[in-house]
Amino acid sequence: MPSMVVNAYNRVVPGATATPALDAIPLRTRGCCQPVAPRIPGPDADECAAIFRALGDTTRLQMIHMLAEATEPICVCDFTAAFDLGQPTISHHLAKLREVGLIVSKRRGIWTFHQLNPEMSPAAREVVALLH
Amino acid sequence: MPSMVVNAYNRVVPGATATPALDAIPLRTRGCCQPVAPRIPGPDADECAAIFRALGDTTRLQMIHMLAEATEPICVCDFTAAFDLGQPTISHHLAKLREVGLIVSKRRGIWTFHQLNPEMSPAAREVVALLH
DNA sequence: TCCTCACATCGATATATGTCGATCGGTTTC
DNA sequence: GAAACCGATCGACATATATCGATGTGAGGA
Repeated sequence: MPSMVVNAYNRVVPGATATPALDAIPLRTRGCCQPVAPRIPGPDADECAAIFRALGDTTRLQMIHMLAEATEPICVCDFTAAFDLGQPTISHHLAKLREVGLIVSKRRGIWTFHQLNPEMSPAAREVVALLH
Repeated sequence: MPSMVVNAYNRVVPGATATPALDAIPLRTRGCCQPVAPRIPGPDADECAAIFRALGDTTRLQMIHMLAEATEPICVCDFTAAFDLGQPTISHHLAKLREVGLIVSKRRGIWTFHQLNPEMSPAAREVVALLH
């Protein structure tokens, strides 16, 4: 069975018989650009990007790490003490994490405790597992 | 061996003998907030957050997915055709991905080809693997 | 030599984001 | 009921970011 040449989009190039190595990039004719490509479905990509964006802030990343390590929910005042940031800022970051479904919050008397969302999406769970 | 009560930071609470469940959060005294917590080392957290931030844009996430699926490097004009964005914008996104070490670029005649960085950091590699 | 093409860079602009101070609502304690 | 405390929300501000048009650069082709 002869190997087939595929282009950058995994499409078979008719007539080609060898698979070029990275250091021998195949010749292209000018204006060869093609709009066809494997794409993540739009909504999935947006949701995934939103999760990454939520983790793209050092403070929020630390928060998720702490929650992943903790054996109990953590309250806002704990985070306020742990990070050199004001309480409204901490609250803002927690809201961001809640919006993308990474954490859930539970009011208990005076305090609001936060924990990793037990019903987190599988994709999110895999990412968080990398931080543990 | 008696079970020990630990607080949100995994510190043992002296005198307590039971491990509270999530629905029975232990009493706290007012103003109890503690700054102690497991933290990711600063530089590591910053680097990790930078990678997540790079992936926190739908276009860049699609780019990484395409590169992970592709069997050959992809040139800028391919991305320009695939996304409804101008060429400077595509170039900007590729530069962002290059800055955090997710991709490398190689000039070949007229075209500049891009591929996933073979020397990507282990952490980055794990994240990218999730997108494949 | 001059033109064309692919890509990078620059400047500008609109939007998003992180942070703070001030304030408000709800709960516990006195 | 008043005071103290925790946390959310609002408005403001500075910075970061995504995007575009215009221009620069370097390689090939006519």
